[in-house]
Parts: sequence; C-alpha cells; structure tokens
Amino acid sequence: MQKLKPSTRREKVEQKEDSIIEAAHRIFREKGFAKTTMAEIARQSGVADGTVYLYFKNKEALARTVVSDFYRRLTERAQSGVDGLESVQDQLRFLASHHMESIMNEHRILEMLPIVSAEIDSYRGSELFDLNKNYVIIFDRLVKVGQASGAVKSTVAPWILRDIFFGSMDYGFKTMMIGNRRKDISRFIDDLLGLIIVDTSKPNQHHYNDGTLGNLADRFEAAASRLETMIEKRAG
Amino acid sequence: MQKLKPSTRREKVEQKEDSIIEAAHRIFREKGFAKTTMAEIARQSGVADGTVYLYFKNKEALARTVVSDFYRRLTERAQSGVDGLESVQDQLRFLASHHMESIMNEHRILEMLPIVSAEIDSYRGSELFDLNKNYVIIFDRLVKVGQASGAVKSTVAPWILRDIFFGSMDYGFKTMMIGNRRKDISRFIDDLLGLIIVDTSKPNQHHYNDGTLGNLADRFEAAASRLETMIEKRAG
DNA sequence: AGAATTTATGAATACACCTCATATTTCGAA
DNA sequence: TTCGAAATATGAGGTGTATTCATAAATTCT
Repeated sequence: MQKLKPSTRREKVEQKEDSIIEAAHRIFREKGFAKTTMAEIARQSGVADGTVYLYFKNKEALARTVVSDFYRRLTERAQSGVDGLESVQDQLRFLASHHMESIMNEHRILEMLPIVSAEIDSYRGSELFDLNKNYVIIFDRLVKVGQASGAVKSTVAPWILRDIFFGSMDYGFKTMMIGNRRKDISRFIDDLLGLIIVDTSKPNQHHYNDGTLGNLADRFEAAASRLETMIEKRAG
Repeated sequence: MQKLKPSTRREKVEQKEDSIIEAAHRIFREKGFAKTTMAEIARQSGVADGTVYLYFKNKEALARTVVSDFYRRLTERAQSGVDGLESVQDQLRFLASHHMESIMNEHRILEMLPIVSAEIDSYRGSELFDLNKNYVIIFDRLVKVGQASGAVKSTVAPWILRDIFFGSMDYGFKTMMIGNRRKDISRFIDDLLGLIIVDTSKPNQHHYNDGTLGNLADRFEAAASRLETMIEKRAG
C-alpha cells in the first residue's frame, strides 16, 4: 500500500503532476492569481477538475508550487551566472541585471508571493522562506567578499544593503513598467550599484598588499569574515 | 431630481457612506482584501448587503476608496511634518520615519494597491496614480533642494533616488516584520539616508577611501558592527 | 483472472460577490 | 396634513468559481 514500484507508474503520476504545474505556471504568468481559474488549469492539463485536487490541496498550494519553482530557477541561473565572473563589481552587476530581467518576464508570478505566503501560519520555516533566503544569500556572499576587499561600502550593514538592493529593483521595476521605460533599466542599475560599490576610479583601490595599515584592515576584515561564517554555521 | 437640499438628507447619506468606508477600512486593515467579505462590511456598517452597492460599484471600488483615503492621510501628515523642519536632512529623515511607521500600521491597506489598481484600464491618469504621485513628490521636492545645496548626492537621477528610497523601505519593512525586529528600523533609516545624503561631517566625500587612519577606523567599526549584529541576533 | 488499491471523473456542494424586484423612507405639492 | 413621486434600503436569489465526494476506471498484486 505504501511503496510502489518506482517504475513507469510513478513516472506517469509525476508526469501528470508536471503537466498541471506547467499549465498553472503558464496561466498564472499570463493572468495573475485572481483571474486564473482552476477549471482552465485542469482543461489545459488535460485532466478533470477534481484531479487537480489529488495533486494540490487547493489553488493557493498550486500557486505556491509555481512560485517555488520560479525561485529555484531564479537562484540557479543567478548563481551560475555569478560563478562565471571574476570581479565582485561584475558579479553584482550581473545579479542586478538578471534580477531585473527575471521579474520583468515573470512579474505576475512574483506578485503571487504575498498571496500564497499570507495563509502560512509561520512564513519563517516555510519552504518559500528558505527558497527566498537561498536566493538573496547570493547577494550576501558577494557583499561579504566585496566589503572585505574594499569594493563594497562597509558603512552599511549587509542585511540592509540587501534590502536596499532588492527593494529598489522591485519598486523601480514597477515604476518603469508604468512609465513604459524599459530602456532606463541599465541606467537604474548603474546608479543603484554606484551607491553600493566604492568608486573604482580612485587611485588607491587595491593597494593594500603591503605592510601598511591598509593591509591590516584587510586582515582584520578577513578574520571577522571567518568569525561570521563560523557563527552562522553554528546557528544553523 | 438632481439637486436636493444640501441639508440633513445629504448629510445622512454621506454619513452612511462614511460608516461603510470606516467599517471597510477597519476590516481590510485587519484581514486584507481576500479575507474580507462584503457581508461583514455591511453588517459592521449597519446596512443590508445590497446597500453597499448603492455607494460602491463593487468590492474593488470600495477597497480603492479605502486606499485613496490612506494616501490622502499619508500625504497630509508627511507634508505637514516636513514643513515644520528646517534642514533637508531632517526633512528626509522625518519622511522616512513617517513612511515606515505608516506602512507598519497599515501594511494590509498598502498591500491592496496592486489588487485595486490591476483592473484599471490605465493606471496612469487614475485617481490612485495621482494620489501616489502627490505623495512621492514630497520626496522629489526635498531632493531637488538638497541636490541644489549639495546636501544630497547629485550623481543619481532624482527619480531613481525616489525608487531607491521608497523601494528600500517597503522591502525592508517586510523583512523586519518577518524577523520581528522593529528596533532595527532606525538603523535601517540611518543607513539608507547615509547612501543618499552627502555626509556634512566629512569635508571631502572621498576622504575615507584612501589609506588614512580615518578609513581604517571606519572599516574596523563596520566589521565589528557586523559581528555585534550577528551575536545580538543569537542572544535575542 | 479477479480482488485490492490507486487514480480519475464530473456532478453536486459551498461560499462569496453582486443584482434586482420589492419595500420603506423622504420630501415637495396640493 | 395628506398624497404621490423620487430616493433610498432591503435581502432573497442569480452567478461564477473553488472544492468535495460518491462513483468509475485503471493499475497492480496474488
């Protein structure tokens, strides 16, 4: 009763589940949460109305799965893109561009986040919370490295920088959509990064490899960084 | 048929409309758009279900009125608060604090904005668009004055600064709510303003990006601050 | 093959928004 | 003051959509 052969049976079931998710994603992305009907999702999945509820508790749970998948893709693309770049500046710029592009293409999906997380008793500890955390931690890591090397402003707490980074883009995206000005996006990213990144046009940028006090600062920050990592790990 | 005595009759009608708006505001603010029912609003207003629809076309229009009223109050309080202050720095700080406090108290109302503006054929030109514009223009005016006097960074376009200002706070508010850390709000505002305002305590903005002791002290303190924050978190 | 179990179906139910035929109230004119 | 017309109010019922559930079909096991 519990375990079945993991053969074709399971695959068929998973395939059906995938087709429901796929149809749901397509329609949610097009019309948003309120205007998509479960009947339409069932129809486009090629199943009966009731069948959808064998795979998902309700409309909200289905939407939550769609949002989760979106975050997974977002995180994977962002991380692999960042991994291919050298400097923290380039990595941050890529992260910003990628984020902007993604919410541009799937803003209806992202807009479902407050809807589908409203009903969760504790958003902290939920799968969505973890997925969001896994995404923004990409930024956090870059900031940590950047602050240690002096490429990113050290006067602002990292978690505040994170809120400024993502908050500005989510809000700015909306105003640019309303104003029909996609072409301003790169300008927006430039200015935003300009506030966060220490201007590289300055002569004394990477200059602390000697025995000067600047080098001492580097070493102190690196040590602090190690401590942070350790404490974070212990905190789980 | 058109014009009636503007006497008690009209007043009674307006009074009834107000009681509906008041009840709607109370319940929307408490439960959000989706979980409030028109029946509950009617009950708490002391009218029959159908009566609500004599005053508002539908649930969305009623919610739109509630959001509009919220923006009107927000703008009025912000403007009068700003008018009582001298320096641009103080004015910006007040605007930020007031905004934070307001969305803290009525975030459910603000969250209805995308919902109630979704159905409008053109958000631009709608009453809500104008109200929002009237609100953020307070910031725009401060920035204009600030940039002219050198108190605000001139390297970033004003409309981008505006998106960064409000976007950061809207996003940061959420993360602070989730993390139960209201006490970090003033720190958040300080850091955000620090990115926008030219620090008047420093004769030269770029002063600390060299290898002087002043810069080292900044970086030491920032690193220590990060550790403190982290340890505090664990202790809390 | 036949029983047992899993999976699928779609008609029926539940619930909320909204309408509308009817009732009540208000107000001016006789 | 009374009467009729206009304005306002009512709530039972219409409508649309999420969700359930008794029944059927498909699959697996013996």
